[in-house]
Amino acid sequence: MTQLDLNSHAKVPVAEAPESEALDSAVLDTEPSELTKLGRRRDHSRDADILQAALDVLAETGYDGMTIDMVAARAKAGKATLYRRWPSKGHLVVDAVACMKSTDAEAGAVPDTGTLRGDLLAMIKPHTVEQGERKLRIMAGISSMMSREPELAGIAKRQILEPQMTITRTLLQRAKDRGEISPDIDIEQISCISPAMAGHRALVLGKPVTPEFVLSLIDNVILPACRLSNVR
Amino acid sequence: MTQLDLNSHAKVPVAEAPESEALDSAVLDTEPSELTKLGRRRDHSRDADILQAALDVLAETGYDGMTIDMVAARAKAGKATLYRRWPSKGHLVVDAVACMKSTDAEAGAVPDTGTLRGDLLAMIKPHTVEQGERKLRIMAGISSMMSREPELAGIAKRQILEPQMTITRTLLQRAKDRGEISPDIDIEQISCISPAMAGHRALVLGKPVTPEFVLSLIDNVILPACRLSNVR
DNA sequence: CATTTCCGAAACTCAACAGTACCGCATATA
DNA sequence: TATATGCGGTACTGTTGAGTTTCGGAAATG
Repeated sequence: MTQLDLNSHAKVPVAEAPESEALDSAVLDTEPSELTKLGRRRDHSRDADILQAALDVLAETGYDGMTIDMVAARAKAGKATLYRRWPSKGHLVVDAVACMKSTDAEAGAVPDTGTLRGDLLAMIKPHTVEQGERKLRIMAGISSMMSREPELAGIAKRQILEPQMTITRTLLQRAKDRGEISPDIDIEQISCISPAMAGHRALVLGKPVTPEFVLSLIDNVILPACRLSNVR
Repeated sequence: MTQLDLNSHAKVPVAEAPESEALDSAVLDTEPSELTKLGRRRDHSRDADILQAALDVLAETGYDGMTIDMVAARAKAGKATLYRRWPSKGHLVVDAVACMKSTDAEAGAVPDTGTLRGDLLAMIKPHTVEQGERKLRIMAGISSMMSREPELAGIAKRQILEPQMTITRTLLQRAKDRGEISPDIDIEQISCISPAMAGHRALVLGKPVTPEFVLSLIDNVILPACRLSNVR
């Protein structure tokens, strides 16, 4: 609604630093330029808590339902502290999404079991599935804003969709390289199946995305789409 | 946010009156009970315009971005007229979704070409695809409200998802009955593929849902999931 | 210890919007 | 014609929430 023109900010790595352990905080600092260093210094360890709180509220109430006071209260911070670090609610949200933990700590660890089915099954872990659902909820929370804010839409896609998509693409490409699946297979299309079906189930149908659901999806949709019978 | 407790209203057929030509207006009337009939009478033909305007704004800005003034202005009506007919913004939206035209005027006309692929292809019509995208946008617009309002979520699912799902289920069941596909096929799961992938493409990726996209989806995902080769 | 900047908390300003009241006119009944 | 209601329009009321300011105190520097 309010346009939110700021095209700077979000100086996150975001891109491809798979090993980033720390809660990479990408906050604008009021110029730690050079000569000045006086008085109490900003406690940047709070950034992570605040961004985390913002993501929580976002997942629960959506962008429009979220208020700065909610975030501040949940982070046990003052509202002024938030505004000292981010110029607006929109910027806070953009930064929160941009700094989202790569939940796929296993992002670096792409499974390699020798078969496509084995690789896909290896991606099913309760923790991953649970975190994926949370991400979807965050995505839904900012969906109304995404159409008005291409910048945010891009960041959200990169942070929420890309990690899993990238892994899936890799698995499929390897399967193609070793001749397990045909070179004609549209990897991009296949990679969309899982996020699309999971999102539909969680956000539209309101049903939980269980490991059983993902398993059935792999055997009954994804592998058939790769022209592989699921009979191992 | 505001809870919107009213569990009455929405006295729509909604269910299965496939032949309803008129823009079924389901508006609460202030008791046209019995003896009274004095003064100018409410022009119910305006209901359709107002609900249509509400759906337009909903699709464009989402529930939170939509204001009553926007709807009134687009419908060239006075704000008071809206509040004379619906007690609140929430009720208006619920009614608008509930009264949504069955876009599938072809709902009564389930294709029957003799083959599953033929039936599925017959469902691809530019008009249908276009209307489907609009419905998805409306769905996205009320998504934030759906979690707070189970009633609305139910109505939305019934109005937006069910029509197409029902047709698809029918086609699949017929294919099963005639032995074209195995009895083991999970019809419910297959029926979700199209809405899930279309929604993902339109709302998450922001790409248009073209007839070509749907065609590719049928041949590369849906039919393989039915264990049918797409080679006609 | 003086100064500066941060902190959490609370009070404040200001704009947007849901909902209401009223106007002047149109349209209905009796 | 008198009365009653709906109509589009506009002005009003009340609340909510973004963003700002202020305050007492804490942590850093000199």
